[in-house]
Order: sequence, then C-alpha cells, then structure tokens
Amino acid sequence: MGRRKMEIKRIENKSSRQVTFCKRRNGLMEKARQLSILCGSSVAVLIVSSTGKVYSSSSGDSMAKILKHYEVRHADELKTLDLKEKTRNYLSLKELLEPVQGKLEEANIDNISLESLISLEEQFKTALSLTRARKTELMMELVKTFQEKEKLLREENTILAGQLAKTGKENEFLETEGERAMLLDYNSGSNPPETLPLLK
Amino acid sequence: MGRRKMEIKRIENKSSRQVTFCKRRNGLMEKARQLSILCGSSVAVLIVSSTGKVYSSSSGDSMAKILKHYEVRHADELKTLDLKEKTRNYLSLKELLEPVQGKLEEANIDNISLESLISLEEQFKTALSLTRARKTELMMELVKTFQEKEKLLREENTILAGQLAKTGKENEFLETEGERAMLLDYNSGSNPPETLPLLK
DNA sequence: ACCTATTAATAAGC
DNA sequence: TGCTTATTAATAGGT
Repeated sequence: MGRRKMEIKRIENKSSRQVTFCKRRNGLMEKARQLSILCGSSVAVLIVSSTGKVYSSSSGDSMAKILKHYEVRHADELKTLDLKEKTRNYLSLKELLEPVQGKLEEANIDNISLESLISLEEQFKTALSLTRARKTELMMELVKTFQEKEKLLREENTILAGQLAKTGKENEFLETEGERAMLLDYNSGSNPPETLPLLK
Repeated sequence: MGRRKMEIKRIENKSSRQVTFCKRRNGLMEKARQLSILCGSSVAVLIVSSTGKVYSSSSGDSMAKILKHYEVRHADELKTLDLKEKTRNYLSLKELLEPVQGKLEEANIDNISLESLISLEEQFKTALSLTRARKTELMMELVKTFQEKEKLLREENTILAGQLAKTGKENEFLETEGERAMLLDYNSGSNPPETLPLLK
C-alpha cells in the first residue's frame, strides 16, 4: 500500500527503516485502538526498537491489567520459568558460598587478629542483611502476583457465571413466551452481563 | 477498507463483532510481525477478548523478553506493595515495641553492667529470631493458601467455560432444528447446571 | 472459509 | 518530522 510493493524483509537503508518504523508503529497502535473499540476488547502493544527504546500502548484496559491477564493465562508456562530465571540471573548458590567458605577457613585459624574478626563480623552482618532483604522482596513479589491472579480469576469466574445464568434464563423465557428473535437480538448487544457473586 | 466506510465505535451486532474481531485480530498480529521484520524491532501484542480469552503474539524476541523490557522501563509505576493489612491483624506495632523501648531505656543508662548487656543482647537476638521465623512462616502460609485458591478457581473456571460452550452449542442446535422443547426441559430448570461448589 | 468492492495504510518524494 | 499522492493492503459485507 505504497508507491510500490514491498517485500517483508529487513529494510537495509537505515533512514528509510527509521521512517517506516515510525509510520508502521503508529499504524499498529491505531489498529490496536480500533480493534479495542470496535470489538470491546483490550489490546496492549509493546514495541522495542532495534536501539532498545520501548513504545507501548494499551486500550480497553490499563496496560497493567492486560499484562496481568496474560501472565495469569500463561502462569504455568511462563511464570514458573520467569521465577526460575530470576533466581538464575543472580549468582548460583555455589558461587555465593565460595567466598564465605574461604572466609570461614581463614577465620578458623586461631591466631587471627581481633580487628579482622570485627571486620569479618560486619561483613557477615551485611551479607545476612542483604540476603534477608532479598528474600523478603521475592516473597512479597510472589504474594502480590498471587493476589492479582486471584482477582482476575474471580472476575473471569463471575463473568462466566453471569453469562451462564443469563443463557439459562433466556432459554426458559423463550420457551414460555415464544419471542425468541426479539430477545436474541437484544441479548446479542454485548452489554456487560450482570454479575452473579458466585464467589466471595 | 471494506464494502463501506465504518465508524470506529463498538459494533453492536454480536456476530459481526465476532467476525470483525477475528479478522482484525489476525490483521493486527500480521502487522506486528511485519513491523518486527522490516525494522528489526521486537513487538508483542496482547489481546483480551470481551469474553476474557487471551490472544498474544510476539515477534523479534520472546514474549517474556519483551515484557521484561517493558517492566524494566516501568518499574516505578508497577511497584506498589501492600503488606500493611497483615501487620494490622495482629498486635499493633506500638504494643510490640513497648517492651523493646523499655529495654532500650534501661540499657541507655551508662552504668549498666557488662553482664546485663550480654544478656540483653541475647534476648534481642532471640526476639529477632522469633520474629523472623514467624514472618517467614506467615509468608509461606500465605503463598500456600494462594496456590490452593488459584487451583480451585482455575478448576471452577474451566467447568464454567465448558458449560457455557455446551449451552451455546445447544442453542444453536435448537435454533436450527426447532427441537427446543425436548432439550429445554433439560436446560431451563432453575436448578443450577452441574456446577461444583468448589469454593465457599 | 472464500470473494471482491471499497476503504485505509503507507512508500516514495519533497 | 510532516504533507501529498500513487499504489498496495486490509477488510466489510455477502455467499
């Protein structure tokens, strides 16, 4: 849809690649917005340019909400990996313990100076403090993730239950009144279903 | 770019909304792929349909990597921890700190014996240790609870979705075949469908 | 799912 | 970066 047909492969010319990036990036986000409005859905677009700059847009719901939705859906596949990765990204236990072992051996020599021992104590205290802080941080993250997951799952649950209840009512009513066409039309306009507080 | 010009506003007709959703969803993802290839960037698209189904695509890098990029860029916005409630449920901080304050004041008197200070240190160490142990214990409990909740919610969710799908099929069938009465009896009884009361 | 009239996106040029 | 326009690409409505 330009002056000539373009193959879909990397644009080698830097400046025209930059121009195309800008145009298509805007185009993509606009398309996302339209999809969201037309179909009542939520759309998030995340773009990382080749230079590392991050562009994002979200429509329908907030970015955070959409991301959480995704994470919940892929919890089994991704979140586990993510957590593992997080652990892995830091030092391995062995790497962490090596210097400690060294220190301990050194310290085991009886005739070590008092000064050194005081310093050693401080170092250990610092290490312990850091470790504890990181532990707490990770646990808090975990708890927060779970809280958000739970919220989303409950929301989805409520929506499903509401739809189910509505469908049931519809059938019943149709049977008695025989005015199916009318109500089906009314119902198909997707006003948010009344929620049934199935779970509290 | 269709048979007629379309306003960008919610499509009220359910089935054409569904068709448009499907077409434009695919279109959006294809555009994302093209942008990624043409310009050497990474693009992630996340779509949550109005019924809660999640569609996603990523090009260039993996979804996890792109999400991480975004999260790093927005670390500030996404960080809001709330552990305050948990503290509130137990003893107030004031109540907890009073004896500590007492001890400290006592300790502040300069001419306190070395023996007492050593004992005091031990007491604080014990208290600290107990506090930490309890903290960890509570957090682990919390995580476990959440894991169980999540499992139950997922199960119920799956069941609801299944029922909804089933009901949808039945309706379609009824509509086409005009054999409503027979099946409606099965369907319309106000007793809730075979939901399992997984959560109370 | 496929078809095609029609609109929308955009490549090139400035 | 922004505007213009020839041209291609996406898609709405119909089958």
